[in-house]
Amino acid sequence: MPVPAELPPVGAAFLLTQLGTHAAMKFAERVSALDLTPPQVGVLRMIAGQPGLSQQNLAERLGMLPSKVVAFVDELEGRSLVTRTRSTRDRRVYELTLTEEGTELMAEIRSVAAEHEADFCRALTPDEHAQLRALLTRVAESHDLTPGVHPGYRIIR
Amino acid sequence: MPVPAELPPVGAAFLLTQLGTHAAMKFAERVSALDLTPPQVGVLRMIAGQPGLSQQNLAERLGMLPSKVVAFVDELEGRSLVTRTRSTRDRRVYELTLTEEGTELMAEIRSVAAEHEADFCRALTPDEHAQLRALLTRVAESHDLTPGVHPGYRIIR
DNA sequence: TATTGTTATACTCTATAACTATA
DNA sequence: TATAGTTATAGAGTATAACAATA
Repeated sequence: MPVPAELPPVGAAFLLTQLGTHAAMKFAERVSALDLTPPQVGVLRMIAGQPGLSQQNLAERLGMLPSKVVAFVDELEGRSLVTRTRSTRDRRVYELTLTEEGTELMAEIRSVAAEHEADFCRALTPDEHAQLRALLTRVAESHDLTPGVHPGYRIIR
Repeated sequence: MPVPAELPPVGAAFLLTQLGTHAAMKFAERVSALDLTPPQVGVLRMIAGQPGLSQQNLAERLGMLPSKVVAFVDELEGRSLVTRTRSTRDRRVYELTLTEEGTELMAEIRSVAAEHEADFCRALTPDEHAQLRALLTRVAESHDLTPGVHPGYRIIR
């Protein structure tokens, strides 16, 4: 029986890929308790941060296809979390805003995200946690990542 | 026009998700120069580390569906990177090994992975790079992640 | 009867592009 | 003519379960 060869040492980039996927899966589990998926959370967060933006704007900022935005907004509007309001300036565009219910849900999302953060980094001391955040922020900046936007929404060609 | 509300502070867990996806995309770009996808690299790495393992074993270790393994091995065998050998002990199983060509390709993969690692962490000093790796390793261990196995291969139910 | 590898099928997901209404 | 939003469709990808060979 052949002896297993040694696997190459694991680098930071691979650990990031592995942990990032794991973190995304755990976050998906948590927000599923609110009957939401991570992309829906992304949409709600963007509308919360830029109230009144159009579906085109939303698509562009999240790197989503406009046709996909329609489906998301349909769903969220049907659940009374988001409203479409015809713009008075240009009647082709809808201005998106959170309803009161949507705003309340955003508060719950923030609470869930805080729990997720604390649990995910539970192995670290507060100091180490801050160090990690600082190092990751530097790396993210060096790669020009848009703060708060998951690159998975992006259109890959 | 409404003033944009402030976005909540970005935590380490979200940075990990964001950076992890970005790292995976960059790695995919790099290995595409070798005409490989990241899951194919995962399969090759596993066979390199455990020569002679069966397709069932491979599926189990990578968390892949056995029917998917068939397609991967078909492709890699067709490219003369991997060989299927009937086990003499149990003629139902195939023993998977890398060909000489496959072994050479693995060396190139390791070289590409090293470049990827260096480029991805280029914003950090060697000390910081080591710190980051140490912190990520601790977090990964605290979540019982299998070293070297991407959780994206896993079956989600 | 159980297990390995394989194949076929049904299902989901998603990108593309056609369509409407407004400009 | 160009753009915002919508819808329909075709293509890719994938999980499930049926199947053949061997145990």
